[in-house]
Amino acid sequence: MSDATDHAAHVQTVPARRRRPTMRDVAQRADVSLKTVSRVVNDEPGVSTALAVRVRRAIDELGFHPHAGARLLRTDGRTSAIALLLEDVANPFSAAVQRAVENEARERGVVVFSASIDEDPARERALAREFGARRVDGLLLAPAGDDQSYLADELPSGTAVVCVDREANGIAVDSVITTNALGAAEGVRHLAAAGHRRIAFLGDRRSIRTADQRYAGYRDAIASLGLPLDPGLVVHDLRESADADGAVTALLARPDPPTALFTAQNLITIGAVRALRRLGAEWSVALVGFDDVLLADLLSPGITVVAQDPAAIGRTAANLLFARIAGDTSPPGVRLVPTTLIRRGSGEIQSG
Amino acid sequence: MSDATDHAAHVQTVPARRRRPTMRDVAQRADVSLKTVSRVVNDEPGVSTALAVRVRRAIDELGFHPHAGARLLRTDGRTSAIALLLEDVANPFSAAVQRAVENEARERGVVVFSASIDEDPARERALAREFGARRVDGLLLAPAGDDQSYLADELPSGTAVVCVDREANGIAVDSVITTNALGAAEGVRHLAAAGHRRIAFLGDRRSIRTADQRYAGYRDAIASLGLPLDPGLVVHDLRESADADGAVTALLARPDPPTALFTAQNLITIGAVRALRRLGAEWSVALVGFDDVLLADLLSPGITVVAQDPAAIGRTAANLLFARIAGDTSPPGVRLVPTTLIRRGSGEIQSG
DNA sequence: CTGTTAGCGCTTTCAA
DNA sequence: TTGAAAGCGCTAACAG
Repeated sequence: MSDATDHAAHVQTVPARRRRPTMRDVAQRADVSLKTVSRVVNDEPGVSTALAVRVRRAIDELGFHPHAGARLLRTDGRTSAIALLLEDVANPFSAAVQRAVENEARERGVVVFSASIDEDPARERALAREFGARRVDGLLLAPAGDDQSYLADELPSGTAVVCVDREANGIAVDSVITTNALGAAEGVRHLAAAGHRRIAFLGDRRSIRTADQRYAGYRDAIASLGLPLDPGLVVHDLRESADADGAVTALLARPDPPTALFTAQNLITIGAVRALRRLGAEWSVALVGFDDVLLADLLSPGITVVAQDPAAIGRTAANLLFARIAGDTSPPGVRLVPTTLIRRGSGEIQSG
Repeated sequence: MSDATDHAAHVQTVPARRRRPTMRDVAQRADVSLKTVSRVVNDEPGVSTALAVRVRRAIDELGFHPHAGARLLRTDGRTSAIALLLEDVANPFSAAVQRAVENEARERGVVVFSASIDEDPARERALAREFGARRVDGLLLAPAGDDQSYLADELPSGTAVVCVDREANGIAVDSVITTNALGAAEGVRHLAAAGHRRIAFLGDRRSIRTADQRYAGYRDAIASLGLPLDPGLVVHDLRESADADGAVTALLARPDPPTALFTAQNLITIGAVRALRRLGAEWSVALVGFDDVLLADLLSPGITVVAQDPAAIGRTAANLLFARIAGDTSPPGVRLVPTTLIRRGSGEIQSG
């Protein structure tokens, strides 16, 4: 054996970068045509057992893996992928929605891209574009911005869209949302029924549609109860737990403090409970929170909440989206998912 | 105008299905070459302003959107996508890991596919194959099965893999895991330090690696403390909160009940707390849980936990994965993320 | 600065 | 039952 041969052998067995095997490589190795390999890979009929066996052996020996992207290019079919853009996948509400969506997608052999928008409209738009370019079959979106008309520009025509948790604006697509105003009003009336007349509202940024709707529910309830709307008892723009804690502390330090609190979001509820605890007021100041919280039943008092149904929201939205993808062209609308008042103690504390 | 012409015009304006515009369409409309369009779309230099303007106008008029899949086929580069396979995206631990991974991915312009395995090894494998075919650059996996050697078959060569939360078996890849045994032992010793000698263990299925490691930590601690290991105080196979509730109820009904509980998972902890409450034993039976729980500090007593750091786990794993994708070939290993004992009351209840 | 040609990995005619 | 050729939408490599 010559040095040259030896060297050549070495070069062949240790290539700088190994190209991934393609169907063509498989075809060559099995000594069949490209089309035959394609038929075997896709379980199409019309291949003799002998050839099929040879092809499968070649596939294993080479470590061949089909390339879904290349396939898509030719078939121009669906990608069997949808994108899910939520506020923050780590928030229990979003996480529950995501899980419900995944369940529906899984049944249909569809995979889910997910991402958090973090209340950033620019990011919302960039993500829509990103996933549009990847040709997802559909987009499930919890809008952060106040105008989704950009979707018409950013998404390839034919990409289905359904909004979750918050209504879309500026574009005609289905939305699946909680009865925010109704639920909030129910919570406030529940407090009033316990004799409270000074009921504070603690909410997130009003630019968030759900926050604003819940505030509207609060106002409606206050008005229909014939109570005065005291601006001093209304606090918006609470972005995290600690903000709510501070706001409650300030409210209760007033000369005319509220006797009851309506907290319009899960993290706000938690912050408020912390403040009440620190002030030793958890048994004297009533509280109803919007959106349920894990362990809320084990606190003393238990936290009375207006519970949302994130699983139903996710399930409904996913089903709507898949119907659109399948060709449903009925006029889009808003699906409302009702809330449930869960009495656990904090909301039943009487005014006194 | 003839009928024929008329008919032809009609057919053209109302096509059965409109083809999405491609670069070629844009090129034709702007009266430039395909390559020029490509340059404009990719912001490559070397295009006169005049042409660029024309091209961009054509893009808008036609509603053209680049096709990421087709691009990939030609460049054979990265897809800038990774897959994240977790136990259940709705579990707070998994959700926190997912969020941390997304943060790292976002910085690099990488999108995340996510899916829940639900402790089903067959599903784990099917998902790996699915995402492999979609040519993700890398895979972040919390293994459910006890053998991941299948990955070598299911994944195209060159796909990076890092395991999160649970160690990989049968394949040499990086893993990022909590110090489960150490953390569990610390929790048990903490209970012993409060005078407890009958400390029960409540855990998930032992087939889950983390559950088994935590049990090992329990045994180690019991042994090193010179306490007897009473099999009657050890309960495995608790799959949900309600199971734990039942197990605690049974344990405390024994003639020689435990004076302290070590609950080895977040949902188990919650179930145990519920049982203690119902039995009015929350102040007499001590409890330390593994993995932190939201609101644990607001309960009475607060729940003492051995907290994990899911954010650190997700961040570390993602960084490791991206390093591999970038070409790091150093020998894979196990990264341990430490736990923190958080004293809140339930774990400090003295034996009496 | 601009365009032409070839081909990524696969499926779809259509022919043998 | 099998295969050859064409082309999906795009970019790389080279011209002009």
